[in-house]
Amino acid sequence: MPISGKQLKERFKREDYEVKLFKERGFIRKSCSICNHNFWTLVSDQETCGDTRCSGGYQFLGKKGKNLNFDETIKSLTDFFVKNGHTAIKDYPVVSRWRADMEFTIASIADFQPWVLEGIIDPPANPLVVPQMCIRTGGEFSDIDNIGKTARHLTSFVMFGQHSFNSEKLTGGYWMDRCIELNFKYLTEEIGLIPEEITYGEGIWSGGGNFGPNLEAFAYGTELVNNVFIAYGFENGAVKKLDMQVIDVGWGLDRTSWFTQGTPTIYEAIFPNVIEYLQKENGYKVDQKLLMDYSKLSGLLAVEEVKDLKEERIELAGKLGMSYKEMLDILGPQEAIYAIGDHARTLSMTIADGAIPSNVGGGYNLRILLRRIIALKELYKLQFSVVKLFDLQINNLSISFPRVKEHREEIHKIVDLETKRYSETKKSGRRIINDLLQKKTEFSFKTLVNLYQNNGINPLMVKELAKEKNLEIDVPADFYIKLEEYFAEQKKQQEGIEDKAEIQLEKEYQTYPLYYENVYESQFTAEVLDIINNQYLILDKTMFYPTGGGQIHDTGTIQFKDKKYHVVDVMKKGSSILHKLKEKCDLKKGVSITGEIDAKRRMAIMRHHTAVHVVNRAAREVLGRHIWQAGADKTEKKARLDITHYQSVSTEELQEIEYTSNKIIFEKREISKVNLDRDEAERDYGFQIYQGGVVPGKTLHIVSIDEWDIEACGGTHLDNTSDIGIIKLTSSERIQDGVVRLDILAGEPALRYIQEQENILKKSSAIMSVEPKMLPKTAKRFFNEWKEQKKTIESLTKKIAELQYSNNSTKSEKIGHLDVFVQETSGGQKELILQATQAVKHYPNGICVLISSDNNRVTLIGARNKELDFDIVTVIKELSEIAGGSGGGKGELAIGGGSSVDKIATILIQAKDIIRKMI
RNA sequence: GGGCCGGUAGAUCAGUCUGGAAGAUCGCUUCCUUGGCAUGGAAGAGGCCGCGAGUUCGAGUCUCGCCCGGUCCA
Repeated sequence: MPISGKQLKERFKREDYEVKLFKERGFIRKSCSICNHNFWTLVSDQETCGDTRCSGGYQFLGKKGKNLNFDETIKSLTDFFVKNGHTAIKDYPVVSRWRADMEFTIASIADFQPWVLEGIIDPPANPLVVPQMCIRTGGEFSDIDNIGKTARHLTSFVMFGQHSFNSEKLTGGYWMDRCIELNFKYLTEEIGLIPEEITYGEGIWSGGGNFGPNLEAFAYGTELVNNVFIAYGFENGAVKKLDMQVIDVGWGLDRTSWFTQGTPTIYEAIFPNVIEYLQKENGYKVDQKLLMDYSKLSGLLAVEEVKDLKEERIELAGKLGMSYKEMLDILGPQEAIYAIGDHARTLSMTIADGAIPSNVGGGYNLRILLRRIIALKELYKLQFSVVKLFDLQINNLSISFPRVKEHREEIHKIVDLETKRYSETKKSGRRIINDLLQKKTEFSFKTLVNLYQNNGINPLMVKELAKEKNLEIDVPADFYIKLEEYFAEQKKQQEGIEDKAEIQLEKEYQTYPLYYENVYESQFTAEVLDIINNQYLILDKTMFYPTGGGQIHDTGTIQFKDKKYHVVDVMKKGSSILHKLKEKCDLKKGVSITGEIDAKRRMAIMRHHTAVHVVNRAAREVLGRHIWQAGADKTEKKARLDITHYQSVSTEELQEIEYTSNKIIFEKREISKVNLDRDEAERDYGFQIYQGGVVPGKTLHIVSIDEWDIEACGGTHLDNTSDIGIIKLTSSERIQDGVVRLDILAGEPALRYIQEQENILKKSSAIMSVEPKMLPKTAKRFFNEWKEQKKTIESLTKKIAELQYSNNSTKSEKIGHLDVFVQETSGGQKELILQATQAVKHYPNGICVLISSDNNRVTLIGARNKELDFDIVTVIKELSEIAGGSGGGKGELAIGGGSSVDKIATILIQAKDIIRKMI
């Protein structure tokens, strides 16, 4: 930020805030006696600004106003703004697929970033309103742990966006005067506040490098809505008025609904039936008066400033006239009920829009939410059906967001699966801790970190489980702080990634893409616009597809008169397409060339690309509606498709997807390709067009396979699915939790693959002299026989060794008091060990040195009788050195060897010598 | 996206640091004890130590790659 908060504050003066309404109505500008912020009011002796803390908490609780429930509030706001010249647009998904920089939609304005705000495309309407469901599961806004404790925080909420866009070419927009006028009108006429009850607080909003004034409307100790006017940005460090000035009013719809109902918390306002259900199942009832007092005070909790609310809550308990522990006992279950309701709502919404709980990205936040539901349920021993809980929230959401109920089945499936996973984790956690407790009663920080990081067992769980065993475990109070330091240390050691050197263009050219016109054409003529470094050619039009959208570039030739150049790479820079040539070239600007792409390669790439579209939908058919494309890669030889899925894909499912895909080929479905404006495309086909991820630009190339798949895709595609020929799915792999990769072959490579598989089968069956279809049975038989024989050999070896060395069938030699066996024999290490140990078994003074060899190596084994005091290990070590290797062992058994096979005779002699010396 | 941990008998896990005969408990089979059952006793079966390379005379153990599962952080 090139400008400080203080400088910003000085920048905006009275005239920047004094809108028409203030003048007309006679609002007075005052400074808050508590926080010093400026505010506008109609009440001359009002001293404070109206913010919750300056007003001493929520004053609207218990005050029934318009009494609008969640859905009525959406309707009320929508109707009002439509009546006042706004267009109501459909809300966007909560999984923000049109944006690369965030996973969840976190504000209504996010719907229009970056394309609309950058002026690249027009807004769908102007002005407009949109009831945008937003997700905030982490970060500065709401620590998940505090949900349910503050009366007002939610992980998902509707930001009812009221937006007006102002730029030179746009019409219909309005600015501050009209905005505050509407605002005031809604609050007074629709919500029923009297003008004197409303205060507007001045502020400065800044974000994403932009900033502007804002006016917050307060009443009864709460912020009702923030009116943000994004007017300025920076250019070369200097403040600059934006080309596109935007009104960003985000009505906290849930809070508005709460305000009109005056319920103790926001949760009763938006999902009363869920709370009622949870309370009823548990026969839990909480004193309404106490709850009200508690909520009024909890509005003062400084969640945004401190992460750990404990200190503040202890104070709060004091104000309620009870101890902290009493407060937790009485209100804990209630807080848990609130949190459970909130989490179930967020999970239902996000899963419906295609997110999946996992161990990466936003999915991890979802997993945490689900686990918190279960953990809270257990902590307070709450009785309820998780299925019913989700059903209730799905029903609630479906009134205003009907798509949610269409995903009921997957939501239940995913929740169920995740619940099972969690219980497995906990089960193993319990075992691990119990094992540790057997061994010790003190846990080091490192141990705790390991338990937490690797097994998901937090220190609190350790403490609890220890308690069950009547053990007191000390857990550092600052565990999480220490942990963060530990992480910070680790992070320091990581390195940055270096950027690849890129070609920089001084000037932008327009290369017209011919590759969309007729994808089967391969020859074209074009004019040379520029050549960079004698190697990168820019044409006025081209048939060469540049790498992009997960599709690899074309190759081919460019010919000028008799000279032929090979195109080895094609890339897109803005609207220019660069052809990298293999040879240095001396073409002049303005000359006309003929180009020819490698048609065979292009065809192979198109087959793979179109196949990916076909398979994507097929996967959706087979696996469920939660399937989204999470990435893809298309080349001449193969394609990869990553899809969102909550578990591994089985072989059967993979074959089903393959079968369904090929059916679409047999059905010869037509594929149409058109260019559409982004807003039009979104309106007509919805957000499913963003399967391929973020697609830049105003115009989208829409590829649709007849009644099968529609995507915004910049790649080249066949005209008919039958041109794919054949699709073969070669494997699936879970590349990370929640994402499965499918490997796809299309056309010739698919056929080659199948033939290769057949060859493998034929070769394998030839080895076993059976028909291919008998292979599994035969292989199984062979494997079992091999196992049996291995066992037989082992027991026979043992028997042979026993026979060989019993009854003095093998004679020992006396060296001193020792009975010594030194022999060359045969067999591997295992056999030798058996022989040697048998040899010394019956001789109290027996030692045995055996040697065997194959072409490459010598194996040496030494053994002594268990009772005998003799260092056999040294003997073997020395002998092994002669053999060019080394050896070792423990006590009664020594093993060694080497690679000098020719030294066997020497070793046999040396063995006795060494033993003789050691007596 | 960045880490970390794990994969050994049907199950739960030791063994891996420091390379040298693949272990324990439960379960299973058979037998003994008993009128019968619980129990008790004895014997036994059951292992591609996830897969593939490498280092080594020798790898469950060390190195690298891959597969599978778990977990934490952003």
